[in-house]
Amino acid sequence: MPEPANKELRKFEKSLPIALLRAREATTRLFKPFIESHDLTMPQGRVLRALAEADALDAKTLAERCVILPPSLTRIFRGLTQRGLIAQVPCNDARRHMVRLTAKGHAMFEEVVQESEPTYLRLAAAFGPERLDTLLDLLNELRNTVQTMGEDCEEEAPLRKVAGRC
Amino acid sequence: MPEPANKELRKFEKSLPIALLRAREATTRLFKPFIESHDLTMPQGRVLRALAEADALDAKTLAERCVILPPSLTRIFRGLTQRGLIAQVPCNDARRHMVRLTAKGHAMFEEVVQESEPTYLRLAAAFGPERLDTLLDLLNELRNTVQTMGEDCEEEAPLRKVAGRC
DNA sequence: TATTGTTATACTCTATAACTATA
DNA sequence: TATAGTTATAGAGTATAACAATA
Repeated sequence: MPEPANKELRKFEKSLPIALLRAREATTRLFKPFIESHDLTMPQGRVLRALAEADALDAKTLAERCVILPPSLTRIFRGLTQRGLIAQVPCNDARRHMVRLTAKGHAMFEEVVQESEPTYLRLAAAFGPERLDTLLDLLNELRNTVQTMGEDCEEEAPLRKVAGRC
Repeated sequence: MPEPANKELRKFEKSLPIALLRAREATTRLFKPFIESHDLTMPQGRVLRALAEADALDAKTLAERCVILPPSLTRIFRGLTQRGLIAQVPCNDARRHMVRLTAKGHAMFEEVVQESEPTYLRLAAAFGPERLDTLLDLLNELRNTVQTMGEDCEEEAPLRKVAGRC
């Protein structure tokens, strides 16, 4: 395991928010070019992915899944609709803005996936496919844990010293 | 392990950039109040932490460690200096802007740590201290892997299908 | 009355390029 | 000539509140 040169940096790396930020920064740097080459922003790319893996979704669900605030999502809807990548779907509840990918949107997303797949496989090979899978599970479970904490925050959990630090 | 309700969401969660983003969003939501209650932004908080765990650092090192671009860092220096939280340190190389925490800066950072520590311990207890440590290691190693990939990108690695996806 | 989404607004971060000063 | 940092500037994200339409 590659230990950082100095203890001070090692301590810094034990900060969870910072470790998440830095890992995300590196990963984004790797994959962003594949999104931007299609004149998409990263949030737009997340919306396309979410829709590609669903049928149709409403704004609230997309906002939650893609971590985009409603005002930003409104702008993103406008942009993607103008480019013919998404289209509104009629909904029983007229308050809901429900959208789906158009054929053009599906095609563009598939292009992004195919172009970026080699890089993803290279990363997986270098990092270790099993470790990557472990990391994905831990990330999703961390999120679930935080969300659960928000709900029952009266409960007293037994505390102990841990290596990490906010 | 809590499986998501539908297969479509499960697939969405296998996207590494999105999993990183969502985990970071949840973690940030948990700890941000402790930073903001001291009228600090998250980037400012990262700078304080980096300086608290070092002696003095120059702008370039801080920019890299805290994932802040130089122009933002210039503004952050200005703000933190005006508030008396950091101070410039003379340096042999007159091009370098080197700073350290003042006593006031140290005191404020310690306040943040002490106030947020219970929440961090609660999270560690809920998530599992060992798993949290594993997650931190994986995040830092992922970043190293990506950085190494950037260097020797001619090398052909053996590819295989993996569970995750960009 | 509560919920969904849009609009308006202010602020910050992101990103790039051009510039200055120093090595 | 190369490096460190600042300035300038445009664009996008972040966040809140106020509003409209619907349930």
